[in-house]
Amino acid sequence: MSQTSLSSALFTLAQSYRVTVRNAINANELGLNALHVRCLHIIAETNHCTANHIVAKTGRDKAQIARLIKELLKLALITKCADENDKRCLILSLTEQGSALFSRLEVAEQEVDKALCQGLTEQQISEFISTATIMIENINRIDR
Amino acid sequence: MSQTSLSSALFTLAQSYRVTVRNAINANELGLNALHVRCLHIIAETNHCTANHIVAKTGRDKAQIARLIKELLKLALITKCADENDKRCLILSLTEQGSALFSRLEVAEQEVDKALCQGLTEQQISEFISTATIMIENINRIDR
DNA sequence: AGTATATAGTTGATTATATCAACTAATGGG
DNA sequence: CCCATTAGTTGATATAATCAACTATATACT
Repeated sequence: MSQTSLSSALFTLAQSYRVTVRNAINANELGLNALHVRCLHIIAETNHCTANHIVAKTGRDKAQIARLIKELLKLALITKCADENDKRCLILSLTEQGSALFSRLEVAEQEVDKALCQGLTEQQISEFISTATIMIENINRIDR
Repeated sequence: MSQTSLSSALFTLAQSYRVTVRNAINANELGLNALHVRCLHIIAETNHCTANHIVAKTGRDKAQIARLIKELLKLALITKCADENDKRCLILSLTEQGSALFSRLEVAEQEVDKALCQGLTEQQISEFISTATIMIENINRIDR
């Protein structure tokens, strides 16, 4: 890298990260991409998780999310179940298999993170994340 | 953002940034995406720039880059010219129009950057970039 | 020189991702 | 009950990414 601009750094990082995660995941699991994994994350950490929540969280098109969810359902990694109070809302949760897969994915992910963070201190990493978080907030303010 | 993991931050940032750049660019210019712009950047800053150099720099598939270059040629934003010493190498350079467009893009990009960096100090930004750069190097070491 | 190997780039075919628009069904407010 | 809103689904299409096969030039080797 001879680049120093923010945009170049971000752009390259985004691409490289995507490829790396995909490699790490594809190597282990079948047909799941980074966005699948991200969805599993969100479902795992959110109780009462809906498709809409994932859309909001990821900023993707709802059609894309709908299809992604369909795939996760077909793989029996998650279930969907209508909310008692609002039957439009379909609550997503991990199945037992889903949880099992997810823990394995987390391990794979941690390895990617570890590789990514070689030569960085804890402080650099946490500052990086908090700066990234601010940037994300800034962006969300622009777009939405 | 309730997320604090590195992977989540990166993933979200990558997506948001892509969308924002695209909006910023599409609004102004015709049919150019973030990768086109990245290529223009690389061509602009590299003397004796070849397709292969762009491939190396971006980590994309060479087919993708080849097509992208074809588009830039068709738009008369760049020219390609065989290297005297090695006729396999096609040296890419910006045309006059290409330079003109590029300067305008740079302005647009700076605006995105500015929006992105609201509430961040110079130091935070430069530390962010240098951490990102280290991560990119780490990733390149894994993948290639 | 003559053959083999490597490199730069191109192209066709295919797949993966992303997006838009139109739609159904349930909800809540008047 | 009617209307506007919201959650989710689906079809069609566009865009981006990837693989494999190919051409042409260059380099190495004997």
